[in-house]
Amino acid sequence: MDFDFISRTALFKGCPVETIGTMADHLNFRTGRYQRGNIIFHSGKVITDLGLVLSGNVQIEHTDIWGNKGILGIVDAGGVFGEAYACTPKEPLLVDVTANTDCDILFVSVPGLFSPCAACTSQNQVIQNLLIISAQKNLQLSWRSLHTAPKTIRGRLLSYFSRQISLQGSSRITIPFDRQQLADYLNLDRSALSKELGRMKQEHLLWYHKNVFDIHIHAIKDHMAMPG
Amino acid sequence: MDFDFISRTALFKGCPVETIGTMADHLNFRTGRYQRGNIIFHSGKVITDLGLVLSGNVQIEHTDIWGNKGILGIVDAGGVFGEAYACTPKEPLLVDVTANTDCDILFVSVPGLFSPCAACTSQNQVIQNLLIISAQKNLQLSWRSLHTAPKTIRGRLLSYFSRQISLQGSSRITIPFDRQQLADYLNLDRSALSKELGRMKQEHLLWYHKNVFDIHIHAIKDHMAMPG
DNA sequence: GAAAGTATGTGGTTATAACCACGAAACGGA
DNA sequence: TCCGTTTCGTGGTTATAACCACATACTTTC
Repeated sequence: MDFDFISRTALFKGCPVETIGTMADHLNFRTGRYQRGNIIFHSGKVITDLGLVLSGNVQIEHTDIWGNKGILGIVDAGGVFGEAYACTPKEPLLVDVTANTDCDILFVSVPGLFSPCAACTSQNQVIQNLLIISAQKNLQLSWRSLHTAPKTIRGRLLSYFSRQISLQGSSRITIPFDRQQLADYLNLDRSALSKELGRMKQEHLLWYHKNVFDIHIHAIKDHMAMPG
Repeated sequence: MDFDFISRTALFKGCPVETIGTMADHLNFRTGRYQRGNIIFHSGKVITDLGLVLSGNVQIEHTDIWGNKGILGIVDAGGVFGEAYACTPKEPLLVDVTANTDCDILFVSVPGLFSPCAACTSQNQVIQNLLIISAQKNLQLSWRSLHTAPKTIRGRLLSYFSRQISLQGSSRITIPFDRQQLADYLNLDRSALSKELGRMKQEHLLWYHKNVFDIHIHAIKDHMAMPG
C-alpha cells in the first residue's frame, strides 16, 4: 500500500507516514480495484466506510424512481467519497458510486475513527481533516446554491464574478472553467451563457478573453442603478 | 448556563450533562446576547469559534460587491452556525451572521475541540456530532442541488417527489413546505409552481390537497415514455 | 361568526432562456 | 502545415417560466 501517497491526501495530511501503517488495522484499511463502470457503493446500502480514491476517478450519480439519472459529482485521486453517509450511519445510500475510470480505492472505517485508540497517534489529525473536508464541501455547495439563485443569466454571472473578485483580490479574474463547465456550474445552457457574455461585453460591463475576465465594477454599479 | 438544554442539542447529544461543565473551560465556552438585527459574525473576519443558538434564531446572509443581498439560511435554537468556517481556519468569512430575532448564542472553540484533553471525557462525542451535523448539511445541500438541476418546473417537481417517495416509503407523501417554501426550495416562482401542479393534476399525473400529494408513478412513467 | 389576514389557484402578458444549427476560431497532433 | 477535434460565438425559433393582477379558499383572531 502506497503510504506515501496516502499521507499526502487531504484526509491524511499532517500524519507522519509511519503512523499511517499503525492505524491501518484499527481503521480497517481495505483496498479495492474497480474497472470503469463497476459499482463501488450501491444505492440502498448502509455504509460505515468512506472511500479514498488512490487512482482514477469515481462518479456519484443518482437515479430517480423513473430512471432519470443525475450526476452529483466526480471525485478524483486523493479525494474522498461516501463520508457524508458513513458519518450518518442510519441513512441508506440514495446514490450510486461508480468507477468513472479504472480505479483503486482505499476504504477507511469511520466508526474506527471515532473509537479512541492509544496506538493511533494521528487519529485526531484524521478526524480533523475529515471535518475540514466536509466543511469545505459545505462551503462550496453553499456558494453554488447562492450563485444559481438569481433567475437571470446575468444575475448568476454577477453573483459568481463577485465572489471570484473577492477570492482573487482583483477585478481581473481567471476562472477555472471553460464555457461548458461554467454553464454547468451555474445551471445554464452554454450557448445562452455565451450570448449573455457577449451582450455584457457590448455594454462594456466587462471584457474577456478565453477564461480571463475584467469586471468593470463601476459600470455594473451604474447599470444596476438604472431604472428597469 | 443551561447545561440541560445544551446537552439536548445536536452538537452535545450523547454527552452526559455533568461532562459539559467540565468541557466549558477547555472549549472556551462564551455566551453572547444579541438583539434583532445585530451582527454576530462579520464578513471578512476569521473565526475559530462556532456558534450554538440557545434561543431565538439567526440568519446567514451574503452581500455581493454591488450590494445585492442573498439569504443563505436561517438557524433556529439548538442549531449551529459558522462551523464550516471555524473548521477551515484560513478562510475569512464571506457571509454575515445576524440576529434574526433577539437571541442567545454559545460560542465553542473548534481548536479546543481538536486538542486532546484528558479531563474532557465527552470531547470525542462532540467531534463526532459536529461531523454528523456537517455531513447532514452536506447531504441536504446535495439533494437541493440535484432537485434544482432540471430546467423545467415539472422536472424539478418530479425529482423532488421521487426523493420524498423514497424517504417516506409511499407514493402518498406529505411535504414539509407550503407552496411558497417549495418554490423557494426548488428556486421557482410560486405562481408558476401552482400552475404546473394544476396542470399535472389535470393530466392525472398526481393528485394533491394542501401539502399531501399522491404521485401516480405509472402515469408519470408513461408520460415520460411519450415522444416529445 | 365576522373580519382580517394569509395562502393558493388562475388568466394573460412578456421577457428570456433553452434549444437547434451552423460557422469561426483555437487547439493538438501527425 | 494540414487535418481532425474541440471550444466558442451567433442567429433564429420556440417553449416556458417569470411576472403582475386578481379571485377564491382557507386561517386566525377577536
